[in-house]
Amino acid sequence: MATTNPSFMNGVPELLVLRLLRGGEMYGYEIVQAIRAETGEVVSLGEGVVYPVLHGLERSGAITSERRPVGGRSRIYYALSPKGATRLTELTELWSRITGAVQQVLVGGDRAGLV
Amino acid sequence: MATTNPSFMNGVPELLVLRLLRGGEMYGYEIVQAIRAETGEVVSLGEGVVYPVLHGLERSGAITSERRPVGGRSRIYYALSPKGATRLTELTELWSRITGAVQQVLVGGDRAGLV
DNA sequence: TTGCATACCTCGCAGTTCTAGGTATTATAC
DNA sequence: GTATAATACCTAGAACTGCGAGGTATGCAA
Repeated sequence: MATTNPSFMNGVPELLVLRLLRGGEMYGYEIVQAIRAETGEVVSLGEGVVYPVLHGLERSGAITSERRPVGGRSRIYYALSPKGATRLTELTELWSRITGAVQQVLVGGDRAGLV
Repeated sequence: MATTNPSFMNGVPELLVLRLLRGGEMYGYEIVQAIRAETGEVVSLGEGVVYPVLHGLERSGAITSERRPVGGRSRIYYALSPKGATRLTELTELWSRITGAVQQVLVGGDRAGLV
């Protein structure tokens, strides 16, 4: 349920997928590689992570899918829905708040500025 | 196991506890409140989170404990060990890398600056 | 025809966090 | 004097999520 710290800093895969789809429709395998590339290999999510996330997002109505044959091969393209855009905004905001709060503790030391 | 993305951005409770102990010894209940206070209520870890983390850190040799009676009440003070300091450095570095990488994707858009 | 890249998928393990409870003491409020 | 809150510790069990391993199938290159 996670009421006090909803999802904490989990849901990063979800956040990244949503964010990437904001730039236009993509298919799973492409997303896997895009995350690897755009983070400079720092974050490397396997297909076993991305596909379940995509299925979950579709089930919740955040994204829509469309199977399309490309070069004799079958791809499933995903696109962000309005609901997904809202979710992205929420997650981005939460991400900022949490990382900001942690950063504050990490920097620490100077009490100036508090209160 | 977590070989590719070790702990991802998990281990934030561990990170915060270690970081707080860097400023001197503290006891569990005090840490719970310090996290709440220093993050401005954004991160609020229950005792059920903090105590197990402390026990785990002690078991791994990152911190040491000393039971001490204070005002008729018994407190367990924890102090950072050299091993714990090393662990803190590692975690802090990992935290920076991960949040930086995610931030890069979130900002996205401008390819200028890449390569 | 063997291997690699593409492109999809699911299952089960492992690790963490969270809630909900439990105990005991001291200080405060009534 | 007694009830309540705050201090201070603890554990067990549920829940979530990320991850690795494995499985299928096609297209292309060696």
